[in-house]
Amino acid sequence: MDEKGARSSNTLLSCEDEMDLRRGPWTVDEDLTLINYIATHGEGRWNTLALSAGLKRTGKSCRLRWLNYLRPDVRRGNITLEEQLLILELHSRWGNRWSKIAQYLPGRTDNEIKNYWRTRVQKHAKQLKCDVNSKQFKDTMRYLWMPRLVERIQAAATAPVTTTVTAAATNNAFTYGNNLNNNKFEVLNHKGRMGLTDPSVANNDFVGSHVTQSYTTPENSSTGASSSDSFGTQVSTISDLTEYYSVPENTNSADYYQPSQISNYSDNCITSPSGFLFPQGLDLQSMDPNTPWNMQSGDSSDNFWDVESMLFLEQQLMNDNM
DNA sequence: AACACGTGCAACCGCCTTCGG
DNA sequence: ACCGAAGGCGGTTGCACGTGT
Repeated sequence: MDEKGARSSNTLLSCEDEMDLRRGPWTVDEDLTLINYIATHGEGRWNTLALSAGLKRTGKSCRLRWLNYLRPDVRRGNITLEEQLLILELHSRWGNRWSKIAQYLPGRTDNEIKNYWRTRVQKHAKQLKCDVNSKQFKDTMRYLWMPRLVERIQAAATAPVTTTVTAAATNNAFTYGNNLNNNKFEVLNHKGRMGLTDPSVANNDFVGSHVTQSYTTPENSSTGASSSDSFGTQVSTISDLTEYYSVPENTNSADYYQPSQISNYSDNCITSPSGFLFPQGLDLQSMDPNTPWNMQSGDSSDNFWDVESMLFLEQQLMNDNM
């Protein structure tokens, strides 16, 4: 039994040990057991479910595994530009209400969004040497990074292959932030409309231009609330996870069932600062060898946190000190 | 090749809320 | 109204893997 991931713990652990409860990473067999059980009986009553299915796991563990990983509508892989924009926007509104934010990103789990926030956004707040909750950082996010994301989304819609953005686009003429004050933001592009209204006020009409994906309210979204009855009709008993996940052709199924390999953000390009911000090809690396914004790092999703952000932040701080 | 370091993310913990008897 | 169980949520941890030296 693989207990590598087991955490040292408390009295509960000894109690669980007595019951021979497993902890740590789930095995393929456990996943199959859980999937098949839910396919037959539905979800809910997690403690009972764990016992009935013969899983030596806590109900909580089963629930978490199902909701964050095994549920058929869970999306894994790159967080899209639109999703990143939504996360930034919704977090600025609601803070660390991950589950609430997740309701507006179909297929994304609160855990995934939380991880995204912590690993990406908080990391860069740290790099900018400011608190993630500080006004300066929030302003930088709102008036610099979010408009930049919008530009990227628009640019991607305009030129899906090669993106050329003029320097003028970086002048923040875009009045993104102002719309936020109206409890609504709208991103216009040439193809369609992407908007978000406060869910407490009205139904959403969120139509992303890049995909056919429709954004729905939590109330009518299958991902917003757990759907206990839909799954049973979709999946009959399976014996192999490759039946469950749609494995792309020419893909090693064993490899495919590796979340860490699927979740490759490296090709998720948010910006290309050397071209986007500094069209003359300014070499940021040579400017400051200690800069944390490594343009050659390969993870372009980090690249909209850059020297310009630093300057913007410094300006904010100066303004506040005046 | 081997090691050190950094990063991403699955899984766990503990607290709070909701539900049902 | 009360209480215990279950569910939900945000915070945290630590392992696997990638990258640099």
